[in-house]
Amino acid sequence: MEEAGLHFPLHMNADGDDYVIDREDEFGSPTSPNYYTSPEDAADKTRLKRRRRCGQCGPCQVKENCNKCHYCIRKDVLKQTCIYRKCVYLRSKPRPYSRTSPRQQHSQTLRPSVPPPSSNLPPQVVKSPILTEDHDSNTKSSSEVSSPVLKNETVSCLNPFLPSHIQENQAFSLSVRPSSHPDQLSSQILKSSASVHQPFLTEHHSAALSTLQQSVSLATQAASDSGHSHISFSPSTVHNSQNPPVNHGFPYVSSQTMLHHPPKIRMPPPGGMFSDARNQPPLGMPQHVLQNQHSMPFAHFSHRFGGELYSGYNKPPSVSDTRAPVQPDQCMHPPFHSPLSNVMERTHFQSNIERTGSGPSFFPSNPEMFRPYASLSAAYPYPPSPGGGYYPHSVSGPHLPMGMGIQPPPGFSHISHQGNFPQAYSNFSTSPHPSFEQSGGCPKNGCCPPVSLNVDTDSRVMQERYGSIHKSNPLRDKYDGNPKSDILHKFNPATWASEYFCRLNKRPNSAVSDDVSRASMTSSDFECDVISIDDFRMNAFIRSDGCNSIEIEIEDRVSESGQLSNCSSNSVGSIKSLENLNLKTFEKNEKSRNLKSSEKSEKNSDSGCEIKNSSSENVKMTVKGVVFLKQDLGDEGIIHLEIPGEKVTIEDSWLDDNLAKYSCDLEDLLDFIRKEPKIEYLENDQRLC
DNA sequence: CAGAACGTTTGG
DNA sequence: CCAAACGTTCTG
Ligand SMILES: [Zn+2]
Ligand SMILES: [Zn+2]
Repeated sequence: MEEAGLHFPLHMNADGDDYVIDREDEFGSPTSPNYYTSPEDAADKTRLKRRRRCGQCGPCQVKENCNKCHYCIRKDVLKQTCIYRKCVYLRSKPRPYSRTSPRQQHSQTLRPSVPPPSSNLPPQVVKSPILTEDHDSNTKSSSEVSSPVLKNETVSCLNPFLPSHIQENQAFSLSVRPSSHPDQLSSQILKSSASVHQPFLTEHHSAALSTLQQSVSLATQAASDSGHSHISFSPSTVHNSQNPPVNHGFPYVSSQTMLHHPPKIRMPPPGGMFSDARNQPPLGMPQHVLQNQHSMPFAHFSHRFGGELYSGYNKPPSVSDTRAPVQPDQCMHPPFHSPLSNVMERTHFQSNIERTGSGPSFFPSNPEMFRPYASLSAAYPYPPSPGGGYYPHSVSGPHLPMGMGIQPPPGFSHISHQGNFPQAYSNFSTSPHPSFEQSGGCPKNGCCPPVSLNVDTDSRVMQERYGSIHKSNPLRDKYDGNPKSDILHKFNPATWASEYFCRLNKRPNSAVSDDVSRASMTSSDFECDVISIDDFRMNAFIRSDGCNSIEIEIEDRVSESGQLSNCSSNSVGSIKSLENLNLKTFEKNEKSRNLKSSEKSEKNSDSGCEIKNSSSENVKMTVKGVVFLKQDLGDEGIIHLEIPGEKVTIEDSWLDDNLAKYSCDLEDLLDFIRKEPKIEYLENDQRLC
């Protein structure tokens, strides 16, 4: 674009939204990240001022040195800024001699939304009147944005390491088509909200989406490169915005949405990795990290928070990419597929979930999400979380802005490998099998909200009703029946399902019921769509908020043969997550037959199961012992409940209307729900018989 | 080439 | 003047 004829600040009006584009001496001021000491200048021996931190990127928002990183520790000798604070734009080397003369560049005022890959120019700040209360803070010069906590998360969540053109791609809702289920539920949801609630996408961004479409090709290419063929862009989503397709190239603007719905999460970095003009990783970035850009957690995660759905990033997942092991998240899913499936498959949320005070309890706060590279050492999560975790004493640690997508800088991971990393930074994921105790959330994924301890308040519950089934394969009978009768639509105040679309792609051999899968219940093996309870005499009402909280109610129903068990009378049953060997205990409410998981206690009771039945009719039944429960919020949305010695199958499934309404094809969805369990059941049946 | 070292610049 | 840290050079 030509600067000619344009006068700055440039005021633009897009569909009612005014934009002001300031030309901040892009190349003339050292303050500007664009500032560059041209060779010509150098030749003139009048070397221009050295560049200064942009003050806009995530790292620039960090005001405190971590005092633990490589550079902090050796500050005296290295004389470098804290790795957490290193400006994104300064990471790129001073621009080497370029054919493009500074003069030419200077004329480029309105930078194309899709800067050349070789551009290392930071995007310019765009001011928008929409930003009211925090308008100033968002438009202030970098130096004025001093809050370590990022003005209470009002700063746009941009990946400081991501080239602006890439970030802008975030505007596009990448949806992964469900591979096994036609239901476009998730897509639907994405469409309805992507343009508004993408943390990394401001509403203003959406105005620029049109021009950003050219960027899509990049992403598409990336997807293609990574072997994804079923990635689809949803440009339409982007254009749902009232904003016209005007490119302003302003990555660093907070949206009103953001302000009103600040990300309660430390956002993972959006699609791209490096802000480096050449799209190169920052210097010193560990190779293993670089290799896993595709598997960046949360890359495509769509999540609801603040009551609104957040559609994640556009970085296409790399299904074929085998560089990173697939570790489906352990979550419970509603019986339908989410377009995010593939995304999540690539996601590794092994870390404990940190549940900070701020933000919805269900919001994934797994540090993995913030780890730009899935393969990044778990012990070296980056950035540290402001609210806790990384900095047990938040006061001492650097306060990173939420959702700034700060990347682990070079020369970082190796430190952790050396075991020098302070506890503060290794709080998470130091163990491949984090315990529930610490996490208080879904241990394996950030896609799933941590369970709320208080189901009544913030838990989004999807209920499915399961009941006793006859040995004579009642399940089959059941599900062969009228779909309408099989699937009950019950209204639930809230349904977690719509919020937790972490269902991943359906994979073949997803059945967990077979012996093999049983024997090898690794994280990746959790694939099933059904809940199975070995006690076929029980009607179990199982609720899950999608993560760790599972509530099992056993109806007042009498088992025909009140036999059972092996013993060991425990008044406490335990739900065991086979995958990560985390145990959850739930107290048994004998009166209500309500078994509710408790995240707090971890009790391993291998005492078996005891089910007592006092009489043959409507007699209280007591279940004791161990209940094995598998939850997989990943690929399939699996929950596996097993009561040793008993066989329980799904009797009914309830689909919450709130959730159902998202489905573009309810019938199809219902059909899916109706059928899936059946399949699973049969498999189980084989196994069990 | 990446990382380390350090001279130098810069703002306070 | 000094702390911070950018840019260049050195080193393995
Ligand atoms: Zn540091
Ligand atoms: Zn910066």
